[in-house]
Amino acid sequence: MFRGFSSVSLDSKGRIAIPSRYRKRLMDDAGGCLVLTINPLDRSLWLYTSPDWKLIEEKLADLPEFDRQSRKTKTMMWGHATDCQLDTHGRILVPAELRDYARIDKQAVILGQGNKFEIWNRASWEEEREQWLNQVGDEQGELSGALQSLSL
Amino acid sequence: MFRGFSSVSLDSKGRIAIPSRYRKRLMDDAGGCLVLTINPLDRSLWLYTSPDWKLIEEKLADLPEFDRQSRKTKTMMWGHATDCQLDTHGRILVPAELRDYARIDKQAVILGQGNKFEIWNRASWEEEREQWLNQVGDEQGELSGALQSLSL
DNA sequence: ACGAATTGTGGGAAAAAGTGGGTAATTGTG
DNA sequence: CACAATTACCCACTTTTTCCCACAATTCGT
Repeated sequence: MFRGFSSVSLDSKGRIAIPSRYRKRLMDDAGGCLVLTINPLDRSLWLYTSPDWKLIEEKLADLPEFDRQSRKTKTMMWGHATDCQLDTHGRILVPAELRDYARIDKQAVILGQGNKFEIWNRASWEEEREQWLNQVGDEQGELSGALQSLSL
Repeated sequence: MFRGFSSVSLDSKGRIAIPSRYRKRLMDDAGGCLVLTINPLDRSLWLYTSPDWKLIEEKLADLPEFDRQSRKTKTMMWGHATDCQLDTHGRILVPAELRDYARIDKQAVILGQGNKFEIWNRASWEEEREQWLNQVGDEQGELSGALQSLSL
């Protein structure tokens, strides 16, 4: 399972260096074959290993055609899914389309998220984080549902 | 269960020495593999052994995707969790991001908290402590609900 | 109280990772 | 088929991380 935070930067060609601590795993599990797509829930990107993406594809295929929301999600995620390969320096090239979607320009952030990574524009992510922290802090005493159930 | 208080300092590289009385336990239970993450409720850090953190990860994985609050919590907790290893001198390296979050610079405090440790900026912690003492003291005689039930 | 062992602290140097860019190959387009 | 744009591959430089060693401080036993 992937976890953790890394601050990364894109170079002039739109390449992004995957933090080295993940690389061995990515090479072993998937030979460096990855799939990059949009996160339909936030303006960020999801990065799967190729085998893991195949599982997602299967699930997407099973979504009901008659439900508009499902159909859209499927179209979007599948339609944006892009194969990419770690280059010799452990970088991937993020297509311009996807960079635009996530509004990633220079500074970005990679978050380990279990079976995938999430890639954010750095500024958007910090904003998002502040917002969440305030929310969690506000509900004095009683934690918001999600945190409660964790029994941290 | 970990308990107790230790005053520690960070060196110029952001390393922190785990008090020696805990080290054997950490090596035996987890081979020195630890996970450091944010405490969203206070500006401090949580330090788990790797196996204990995995239990939390399982709970995180079960949170529903469709609930916005849950999703955020998942993203944030998972995204901040950082693997770290005790070095040969029983120290861990605290990533700059997490140091910033907890506003830890030079002097810090490590608190044993059962299945985890809490790491505070020393000044913040002293402040927090004062505040708490005043609060409890104010309610002369009758302790607030939660405390009452303890019969300390 | 003194010496020995353990713990805390600091920092140098080698290695690895991150970053940038030039050039060649490939692809798509007119 | 020629041209432009994009992508892949390679090399070089900078920064960060890791590993290791040395010394100071503290604790412990005698």
